[in-house]
Amino acid sequence: MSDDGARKTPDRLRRRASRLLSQLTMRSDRLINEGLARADGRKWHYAVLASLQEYGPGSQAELSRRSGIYRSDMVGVVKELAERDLVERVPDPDDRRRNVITISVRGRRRLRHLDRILDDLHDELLAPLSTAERDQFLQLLTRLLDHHTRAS
Amino acid sequence: MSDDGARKTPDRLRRRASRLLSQLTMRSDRLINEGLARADGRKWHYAVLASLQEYGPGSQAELSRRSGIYRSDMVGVVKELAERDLVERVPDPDDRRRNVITISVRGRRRLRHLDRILDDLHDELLAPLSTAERDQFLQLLTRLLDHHTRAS
DNA sequence: CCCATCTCAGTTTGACTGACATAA
DNA sequence: CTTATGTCAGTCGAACTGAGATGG
Repeated sequence: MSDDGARKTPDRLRRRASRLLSQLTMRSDRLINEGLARADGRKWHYAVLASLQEYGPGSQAELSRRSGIYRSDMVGVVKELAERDLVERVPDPDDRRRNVITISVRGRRRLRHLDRILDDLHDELLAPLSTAERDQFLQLLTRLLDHHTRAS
Repeated sequence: MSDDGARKTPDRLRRRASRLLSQLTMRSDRLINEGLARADGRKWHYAVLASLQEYGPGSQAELSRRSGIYRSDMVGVVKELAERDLVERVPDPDDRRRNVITISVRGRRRLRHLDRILDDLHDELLAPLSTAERDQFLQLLTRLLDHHTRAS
């Protein structure tokens, strides 16, 4: 047992960052999706509304770039949001290929609501961490993501 | 406290832990999957081989519990591993419902190879972080995952 | 009778691709 | 002629469900 590989790297399965990420993300996604679903919300709705609130109106392709949702999938998201009067979708007079998407008053209210829900859900998600550790965690995640976003 | 929501939490999309996790995990999974694929490996193969190495032989249901792979999917994984002579699958004489899965010598060699590949891939994944930060990151992930694993 | 194991067949969901019409 | 946009149809992989056959 002196040259056993398991001794050198015990518990290796649990220590692989990729595996921890996958498993935690699965839990996280479920938590968030179910939490939002209880309020008839979806992750994508939030993403689009938040991007509209923070960066202003934009075409669907623009929203797609901002939020990381594929422009083919954006069609459905915008349609759902428009059906609920959370956004307005009007043809761009300056570029007739485009729709200009604008967040509505209802949309802003809805966004505030979703934000409160997400605050609570993230409190649950990050429950075991102190405030300082949560900041640390966010910072590490952000640095990693930035690195791999620019690289590609 | 009566401030505008966007002012209070600028860049909210990028600061949501759930979103950072989802996006980073997507990149991570792709990196790992492609890296392993180049060596004709799969995440699941590694998970099962590592679990066999560390905790010894077991039935498929047992492996399933260890690794988090569904029993129904374990069938295919074990089949692929057996085809490559990385594991042996023999009926359990004490409980004839079961197969006892044992890692082979080739399997151990293969596991060492996959471990080296994964070391490199994780080096790429965690490139922007110092050694101390990587430890910190793993520790935070582990605590979060443990919390949500016990809770469910 | 009830539960566990292995297996297969199937659903669901989300990321992703391809192609097309229209317009810049 | 090339590129961008909105749209639709569809692929692919991975998580997950259900049920059946065998056995404890």
